[in-house]
Amino acid sequence: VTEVPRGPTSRRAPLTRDRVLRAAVALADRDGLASLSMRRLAQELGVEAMSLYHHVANKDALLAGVVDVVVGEINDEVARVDAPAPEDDWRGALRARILTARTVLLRHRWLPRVLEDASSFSLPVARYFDGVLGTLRAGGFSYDLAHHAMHALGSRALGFTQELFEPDDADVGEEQALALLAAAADQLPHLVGMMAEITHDDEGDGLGWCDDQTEFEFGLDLLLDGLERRRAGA
Amino acid sequence: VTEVPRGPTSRRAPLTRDRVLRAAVALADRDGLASLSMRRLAQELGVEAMSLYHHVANKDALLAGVVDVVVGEINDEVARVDAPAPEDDWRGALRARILTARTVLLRHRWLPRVLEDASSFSLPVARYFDGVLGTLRAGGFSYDLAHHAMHALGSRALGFTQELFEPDDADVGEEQALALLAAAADQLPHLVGMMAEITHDDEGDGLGWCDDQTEFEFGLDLLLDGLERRRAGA
DNA sequence: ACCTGAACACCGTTCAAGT
DNA sequence: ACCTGAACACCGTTCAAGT
Repeated sequence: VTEVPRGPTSRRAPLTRDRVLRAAVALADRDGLASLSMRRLAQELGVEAMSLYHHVANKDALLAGVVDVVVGEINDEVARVDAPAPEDDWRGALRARILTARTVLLRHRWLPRVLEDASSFSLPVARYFDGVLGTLRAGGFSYDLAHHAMHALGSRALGFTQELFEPDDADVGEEQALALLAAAADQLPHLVGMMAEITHDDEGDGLGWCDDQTEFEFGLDLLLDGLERRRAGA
Repeated sequence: VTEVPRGPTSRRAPLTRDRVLRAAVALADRDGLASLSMRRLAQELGVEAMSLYHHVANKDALLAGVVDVVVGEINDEVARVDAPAPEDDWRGALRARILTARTVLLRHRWLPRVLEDASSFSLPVARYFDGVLGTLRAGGFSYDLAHHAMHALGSRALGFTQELFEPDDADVGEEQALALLAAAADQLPHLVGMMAEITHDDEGDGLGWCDDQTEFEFGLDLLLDGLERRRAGA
């Protein structure tokens, strides 16, 4: 048998944990979380599914690794951003941290789902929260109040909120919601009233008038204001 | 061939949508959400998997139905509870609603996960939120502020928060967290400091000292206080 | 050491067939 | 009308085998 010269395709870069995780992030970004299966990921890397198990213990470990990659991205970005010194303005400092985290999460909208599942208290995640805690401490919080604050912020500390009604296709969801309101208007007087006022006000014709970023910041500021009041001992 | 007399097992109640949904809730309560597959559910009902499709369009529809069952439970309970009149005390009224919803959710801890996925804006869910909105309106909120308020509350309006670090086995998670803190203490000064103070204070030896209910109410009150301030036009 | 192929025990769902 | 059985196209993962 003669040796077949290996083409550039067969001389592929060796698989590494890092290459696996980055490919996983890219695949989820492109095709959604549902497409992130061991088999699809392997295919993406031009490899057999079982090869992945040499670099990642199992699918849970893959997801945990993926979380670390993205939270690492957040940590890098947070370190780079210039924010008020927390000693002078803890609120501004924390707000900047959180809104920075949010910009990264908006590039990986599937991450919240993954974060909830995987037992994801890893070093990168811990480092992010250590930074939040440090900001609060510099702003004069006791450990006890800072602890409550972290719970109160919850996922908001990482830049996202539980989106309760977010169907895959926003337009379809909106249509369904409007149909429901119309069909059961008598049972939903306040929702109907709200919709009536809002569609009248600004010609928005549905739920599309909710600006995620505005609502996120409204809720965040509500919490930060309340925390400052508690800190100041009101 | 002789007719075999049908035992009580074979004379089972006919399958109905309601029976399917209630069995699904019971199965998830007992064995967890991961066990809620069409095949397992059918087995639980003594029926073939395909029979379910006569009462439920597909798995998504099953999950949507399950949400409706539980939110229906919430609506019933909310209607029964006696709370302050919202005209007198909107905060007390809303607080009572939300903490009631929470008691139901604590009986079905898997529900939050389901709620996020399924395009779950159904009539029972709309009725719940209509009640929240009505409470705010009675308390003097404009539709605009009430709308912001509902976004700010998010899933908290239904009685739960995004639990970021909730591994299947809490003890294992705690152990891992402590191991991580020990291993990377130099990179996590604030978390380590907080743990040191807290374990010293009350002999709790880990993260078990977080009382979910207390933290939930702390965050809720923070938001309600902030909303009242905005309403009063501060 | 790293990768593979076949196999196992699961999924949701379609379809044609039974009563 | 309601239920079934076989089949399809997927999963994650184990294991023994290849290089």
